[in-house]
Amino acid sequence: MSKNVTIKDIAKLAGVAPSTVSRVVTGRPGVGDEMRAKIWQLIKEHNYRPNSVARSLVKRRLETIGILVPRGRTAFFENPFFADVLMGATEAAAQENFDVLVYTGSREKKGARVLQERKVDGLLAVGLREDDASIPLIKEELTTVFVNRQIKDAAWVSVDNKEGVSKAVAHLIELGHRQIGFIGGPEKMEISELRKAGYLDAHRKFGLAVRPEYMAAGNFDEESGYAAATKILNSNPRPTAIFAANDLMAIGALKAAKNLSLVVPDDLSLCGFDNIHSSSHTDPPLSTVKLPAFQMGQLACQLLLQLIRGEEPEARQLLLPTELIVRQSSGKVGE
Amino acid sequence: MSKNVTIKDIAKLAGVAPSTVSRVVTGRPGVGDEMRAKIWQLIKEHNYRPNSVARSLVKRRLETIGILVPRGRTAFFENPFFADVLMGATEAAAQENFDVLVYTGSREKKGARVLQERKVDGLLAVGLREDDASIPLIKEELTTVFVNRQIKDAAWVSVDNKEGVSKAVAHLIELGHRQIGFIGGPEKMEISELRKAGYLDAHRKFGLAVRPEYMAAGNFDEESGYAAATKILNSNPRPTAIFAANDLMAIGALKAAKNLSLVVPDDLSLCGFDNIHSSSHTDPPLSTVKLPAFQMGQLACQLLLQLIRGEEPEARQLLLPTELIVRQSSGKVGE
DNA sequence: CTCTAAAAAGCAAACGTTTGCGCATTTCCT
DNA sequence: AGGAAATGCGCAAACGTTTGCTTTTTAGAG
Repeated sequence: MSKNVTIKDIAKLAGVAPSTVSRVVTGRPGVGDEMRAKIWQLIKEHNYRPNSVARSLVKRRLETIGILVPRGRTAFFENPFFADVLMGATEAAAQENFDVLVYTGSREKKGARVLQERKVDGLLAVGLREDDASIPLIKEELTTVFVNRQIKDAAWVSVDNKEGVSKAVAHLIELGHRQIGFIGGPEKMEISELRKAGYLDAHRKFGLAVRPEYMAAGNFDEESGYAAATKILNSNPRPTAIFAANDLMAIGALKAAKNLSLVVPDDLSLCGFDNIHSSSHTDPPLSTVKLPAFQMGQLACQLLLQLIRGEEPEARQLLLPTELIVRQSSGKVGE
Repeated sequence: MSKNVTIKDIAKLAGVAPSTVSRVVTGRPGVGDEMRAKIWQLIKEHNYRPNSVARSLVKRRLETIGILVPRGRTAFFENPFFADVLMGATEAAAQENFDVLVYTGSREKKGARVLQERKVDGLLAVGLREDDASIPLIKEELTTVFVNRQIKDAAWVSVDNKEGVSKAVAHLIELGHRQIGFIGGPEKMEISELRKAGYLDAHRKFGLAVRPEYMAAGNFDEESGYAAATKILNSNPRPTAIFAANDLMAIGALKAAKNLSLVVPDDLSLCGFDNIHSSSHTDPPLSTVKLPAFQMGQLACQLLLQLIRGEEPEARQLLLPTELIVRQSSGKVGE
């Protein structure tokens, strides 16, 4: 591997000063047409590519953003959400010639790392737990946009959880269901609260009473969905539909229903949340609520880039709508 | 945001030269104990963090690797493979204080980008199509490790596809099946050939004849699996088992079987490949072959780091074993 | 032709580190 | 006590760009 060709080499070959070469590669004025052409020629010929590090040093701009993603089964692994956000972000970044550095690993460490290294101009923090200790540090030290977390007076793009589940529960009500179970997430998590609020909201809107015995809490995995559904389905009268606060729990509920010899959707309608891949491969395929993950990544990244440039964005906080996806797990009551 | 504190600031405060401060932050010898302590003290106090860009400039080392991932439905979106590889890679990288830059987007562009920018010391290219035009360029310009592609005289870590499907088909044979269908991938793709070879291999090993009418090619998506299975299941005699070259096609085959009122596994055993998330959520859950994706990411990254450092790795090409996962879609013949 | 203004190109100082070399000062050995 | 060896630290040159300022060249007007 021979020494890399630098701007000085090109300058020497062209018989000009490095500054002139710099002006042509960056497309700034102040150099004549023929010289410009000659230099481009030499650049191609010798395959010169500017050293981004040297450039970053003087411009004090890395042209790189970081993305903090959680690690662990529930997060990245079962759910396309993070992958989609990542894709959206890298695409939006590439649009403006920025690159994306991925930080993951145990949550104490990755927060520290990104701060320690100073290799990014800004940060996308996706799905951080609200009690994460690194949040205050990060918020203060780095221009940051949070994804899917609504952190007070920070910049974020999130999704309207409450409206999303409200819409889904309304869908069940409109199918004629009057006894609708609810499998929620762990208490005291913001996201659990919002989704429960959506469930209650839909009931209020339609003038339906909610019954405590129809509500149970899981912890977002399949087993807890199975357990919660089993419990709810033993109520009397048995509900004719169940909404689960995520797909994994809905899948658990589906298994519980089968275990009780209930056929879905004839005996029981089911609806989940997240639109994970598996939801379209269950039998029957699961009705659910889809999050605009890719778009969230895009918008978050665009917002971040604006903040990095010091521009004033139209809004520092974006709440995006969800989309209800009706498949075969939800049907009219009593058919 | 005030000006960042530099090594000179610390030097001035400590009353020493920048070189001395440098020596303490990098832990090199040549500075006395009390001065060392004093400087650490000042560093903490003023929250000094070395500028990685300046450091990279002089050391000619970015401490960053790139990872090229394909984009598109079949790839990242349905399959945890890429996410897992990414995780394994970032973890291994972090171990050695390297970071990971993600390149994605249309395949012509991302290859050009990574070369143009020169922001990485090396590259992990995962799941590139073998006819990708950027392969020769990349291989030549950057130290690269290919993941899941066995490129002649390049460094790679891949998985033993042939042995994997051979193992799975042997599993079906051992369950008593003698008529076993095969749904392959598109012709002329390396991966399709290897998997087909595994199917043939298992037959040879057990002295079973293969029947052309039991074999059909899909293109790795669900619909093509459905079509191929339908075709195969119309053979006479009808096979009692089908192996599909990936899970998505196996899921299609499952639907085709249901459509023909065949019950799995009683009337038909089914086995896939990849172990995507959905495979454990179908009804019945799908037997399949699991790829050590996380480990592949790890090993590939470790190999890459060795190459970057100029060390001689024990092996430049690694072929990892798969794991057969038996679920309920495969059972003894005729029960 | 001359004068002037605009265009083209050069100069040199930054950006924040690392590192080889050299000079004091201390420590050790006999 | 004398010299040698070891230690502690400073100096300054890199690393490869960008950019404000100055100088030179060119072109156009009178």
